[in-house]
Amino acid sequence: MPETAARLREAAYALFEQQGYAATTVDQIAARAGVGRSTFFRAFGSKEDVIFPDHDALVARVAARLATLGSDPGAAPIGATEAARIVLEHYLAEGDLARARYRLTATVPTLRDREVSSTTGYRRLFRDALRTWTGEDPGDDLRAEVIAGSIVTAHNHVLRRWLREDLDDAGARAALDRALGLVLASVSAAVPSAAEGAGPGSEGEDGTTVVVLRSGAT
Amino acid sequence: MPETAARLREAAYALFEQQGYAATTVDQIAARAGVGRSTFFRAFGSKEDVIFPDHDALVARVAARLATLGSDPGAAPIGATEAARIVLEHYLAEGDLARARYRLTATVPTLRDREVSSTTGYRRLFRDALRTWTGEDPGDDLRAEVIAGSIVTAHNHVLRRWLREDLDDAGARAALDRALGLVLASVSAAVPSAAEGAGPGSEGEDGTTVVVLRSGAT
DNA sequence: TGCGGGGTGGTACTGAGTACCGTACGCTCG
DNA sequence: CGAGCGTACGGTACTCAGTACCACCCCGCA
Repeated sequence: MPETAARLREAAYALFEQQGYAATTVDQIAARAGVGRSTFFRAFGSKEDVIFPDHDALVARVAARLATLGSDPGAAPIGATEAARIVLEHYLAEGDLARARYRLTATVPTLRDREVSSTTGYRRLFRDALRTWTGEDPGDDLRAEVIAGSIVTAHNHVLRRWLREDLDDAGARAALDRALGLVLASVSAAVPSAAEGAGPGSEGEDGTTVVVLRSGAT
Repeated sequence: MPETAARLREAAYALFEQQGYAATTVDQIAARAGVGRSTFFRAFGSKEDVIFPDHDALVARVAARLATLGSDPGAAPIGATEAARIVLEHYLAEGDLARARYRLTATVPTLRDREVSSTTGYRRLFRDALRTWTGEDPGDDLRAEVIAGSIVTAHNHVLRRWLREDLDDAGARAALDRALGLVLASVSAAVPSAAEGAGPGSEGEDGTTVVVLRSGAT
């Protein structure tokens, strides 16, 4: 990260926490950072972007990990878990910065919306990656969408607890494993081909499904 | 809906489809509707709001329906299904207007973000309503979040197919029943107490759960 | 010394959103 | 009938985010 952008970011966070997001103008941020207004918009495209800088890069990393998923059943849950872990680790590495961002997004509706809509990118990524697993067609991939959404929900659930300091780093990692285990186990019922070897599901003619699964405590 | 607001909405949609959303100014909308700029902002708080008008009222109706959910297991899935149907029926009643809105939100990133973040309201609603069902505590209600998210995903999946005219009205209603049945059945595995009476689940000491469920085609 | 390019600051503009004021219309009450 | 009164409307003026454009300066390089 360029030197100027870092100064701008620090100035922005300081002013946001002090005066609130809406009451802080770009001019004030630039002035505090000792640069011109133009420079701010060159470094970050908008006032919001100063809070969500490397988001695109993170999405790209997740996409890269998910791209290695074949249609091999069994590999999908593992790959998805690892992809989710990439995101969690990113936040853990950010540390206090991530928590400062959380304090802002929890307060300011505009920023919360921005963050929420950013999760859609992850949902799409996981859905597309999972589609080959569920064997559905684009546009009619309900199961892939549900599983993808559940993975994102599970991750965000754990992340939020870490952001609120309910969990420390190690606790968050363990919680993510447990949460994804729970989610993937329960959701596997909808993908008969993915039922665990210990007790595969069987479907009778009348639409009754019997599923045996381990409520995954890893 | 007041007369003036209706004229403004028509003018806005016409201009948006003709020139695009970004290229249309509020002045143009007001001029076409034959009113002043102030009147536009009085009727709709912002340029985006002209596209998402009665959203709050719809959320309130869903909340009212979900409020009647007791902690009675078995009632929750039915109540949730009915609540989701309220939303679908709202869109079906809108007809072409809903599809015009979809064409916009599918094109303009700003509007898509707005719509996405609006679904968070529904997620929260369902999560809170389901929490008494899953018996979890606020802040650690992973299962409630996952189920709520899955319901919303299922609804949106069906809605989107209807918006794209993959489905007609009757087809959408049937598809919603099927989708929610699939989702709730698969997700019930995570809520052992909620296994269906036809074949209740049993949980052994080792954490292995056996669930019998009907893949619910209503 | 001359030259080109990247980072920078400054200026000017558009357009959304807000605040405020004056006014016209329709209502009720005296 | 007329005086008050609330509501909806139009207009003006302002703030601020975001964009476009230009002039500059510093740097390495020929």
